[in-house]
Amino acid sequence: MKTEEKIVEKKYQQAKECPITIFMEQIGGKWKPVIIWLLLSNEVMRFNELDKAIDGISQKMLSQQLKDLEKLNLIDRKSYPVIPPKVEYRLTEKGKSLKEILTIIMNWSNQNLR
Amino acid sequence: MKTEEKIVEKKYQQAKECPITIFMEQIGGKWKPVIIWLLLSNEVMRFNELDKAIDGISQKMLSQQLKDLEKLNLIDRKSYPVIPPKVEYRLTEKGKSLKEILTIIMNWSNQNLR
DNA sequence: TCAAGTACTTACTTTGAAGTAACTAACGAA
DNA sequence: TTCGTTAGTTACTTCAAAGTAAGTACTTGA
Repeated sequence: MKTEEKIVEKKYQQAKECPITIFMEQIGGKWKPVIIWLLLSNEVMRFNELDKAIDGISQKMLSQQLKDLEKLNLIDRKSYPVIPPKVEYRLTEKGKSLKEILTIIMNWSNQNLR
Repeated sequence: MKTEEKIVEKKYQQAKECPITIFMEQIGGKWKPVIIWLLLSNEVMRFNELDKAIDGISQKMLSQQLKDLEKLNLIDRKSYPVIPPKVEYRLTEKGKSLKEILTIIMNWSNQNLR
């Protein structure tokens, strides 16, 4: 009984600690890579620009994903107290460091997936 | 009216064609990277070995993921007509070519994610 | 004759990510 | 005084991925 509990606990921790799983959970969603990709080639983008640039995303989704990315310290949000509102998003250094990964994924995907 | 239809259609196609999105959809699930990772270091594994090696996966999930990976031509399934059954899984060349990507993801994740 | 071993399948339920649609605040312009 | 603009929020629904639990086939060994 006690043994079984320990095994379950251990398994849970191991699954949580796999770096690839963590990466996929945190950056591997439907929209995050696309947002990062756009910011890699555009430096600064406003909310509406991102909204227009990403086909099919809703404002709710965009706002949510941007919050997530900010929490992960991958993007930087800069808000100006003007009306109508103006908010700028750009990659942090950490965010920019994803370029290599995304590029390599893109190339592999183009060569190997339909 | 006609214009609007065309825009929708175009957006749909664009979203479908993003190579990073395609990659994430096809290889970015919860289990596939882990399976590939294991086969990168083990060359040949049997069903039960994979089952035991992967914490928390169910037989149903494992079987399903292996089928998916086989369809993508990333792994090779070899079944022997013996009893009890014996089935071997190994990476194809295409599967092995994911090593670079997974390694780079792993390193980045270790350095940048919790 | 019954359990053990292997590689699954089937049926059902749960979960969470994503989608949809409408609403909001604040101000300047017409 | 209503409209347009920007960057969101809120409430609700949908759907596919994942989880759970049990069953299956076939044969050997005790």
